[in-house]
Amino acid sequence: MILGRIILGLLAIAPMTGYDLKRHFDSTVGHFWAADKAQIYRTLARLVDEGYAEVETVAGSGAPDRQEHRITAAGRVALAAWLASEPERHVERDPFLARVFFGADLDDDGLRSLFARRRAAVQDQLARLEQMRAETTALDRGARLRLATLDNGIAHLRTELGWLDAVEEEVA
Amino acid sequence: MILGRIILGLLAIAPMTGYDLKRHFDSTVGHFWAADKAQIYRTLARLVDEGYAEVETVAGSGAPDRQEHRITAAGRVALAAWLASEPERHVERDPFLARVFFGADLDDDGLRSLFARRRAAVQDQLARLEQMRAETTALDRGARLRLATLDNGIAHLRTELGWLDAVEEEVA
DNA sequence: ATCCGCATGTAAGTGGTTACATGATTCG
DNA sequence: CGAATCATGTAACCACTTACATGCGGAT
Repeated sequence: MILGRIILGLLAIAPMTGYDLKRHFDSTVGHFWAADKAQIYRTLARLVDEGYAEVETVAGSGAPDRQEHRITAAGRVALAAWLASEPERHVERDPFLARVFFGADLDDDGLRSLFARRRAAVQDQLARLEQMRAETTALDRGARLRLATLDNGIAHLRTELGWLDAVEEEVA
Repeated sequence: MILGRIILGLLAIAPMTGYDLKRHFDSTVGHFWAADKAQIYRTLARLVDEGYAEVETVAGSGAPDRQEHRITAAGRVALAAWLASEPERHVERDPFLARVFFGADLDDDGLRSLFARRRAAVQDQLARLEQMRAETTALDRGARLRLATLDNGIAHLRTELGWLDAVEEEVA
């Protein structure tokens, strides 16, 4: 449902293939919504069924034909309706914090390595988002809002690093 | 899988019924792992199947009999193995940020109300976590680590409020 | 030659949500 | 008298992941 609406939102920017969409989910929108390609192809098919998107087969210069999906008028209506609807509540599911919660059952080395891996993963992701930010120049309202979601990710990653500093010091 | 391990971790603290577990998922561990009761009962049954937990029926003083689940020796081994295993990576899925990303398709009032609702939800959750924190006195390693997960939640909620301040000002 | 990027999808399985269904006790 | 809490679960559905399967063209 939400995935379908995000795909509609992306198709409203430009017509795309499932493959194109996958690249967006791995870069631009990936820091707040992850999606698998199997899921993208399935959802795309459903959007066509519902009349929210149409397909145009473009002969591929080399490789398979591109199945270009474009949003329909009905799709734009559905997208607008979703944006104006009651927001879904966000359910947290963080396996790292689950491990920390039961961390007393782990020896000192195990605990240290748990925190170290997390720190590495967070730094990695932070570097990627900061690079994306550096490559962006915000102009209109839409671009500023998209940039704001990036800043949200960056702010939370920095908070996570600060928290790790405090916890690692306390545990040591 | 992760849910099963979290349940084992909770059963390692004390034997519990599905109902008891549900209460924990709505309070202590809820800020990093949400779980539905249908899912809890199903997972509990699977843990018994796998030999990681055993059931004892306790006659209920009023109301239905309690199905008390307790962790077995094999269950403790499985829990320890999970804690020492390669950490899963956390996949983000935040519907609020998805709405912000496409927020340009929304009018000013819609956007304002989107941020206002988010702020209210975050403040609400922050108040609950801060109260939980005030009620806790950390002593041993286990308690300190459990408290650290709470502090993680609190830190991120405060970051979210700060981000909201900045974005709302920019949009206004 | 071999690997990477482009591009498509299916099948099977796991994980998570919503709705249905029941019934006693306790508190206001 | 009615609502909330305790306590159990099932059935159906929806969302997501992993593994399988294919094949061209261009770069190293």
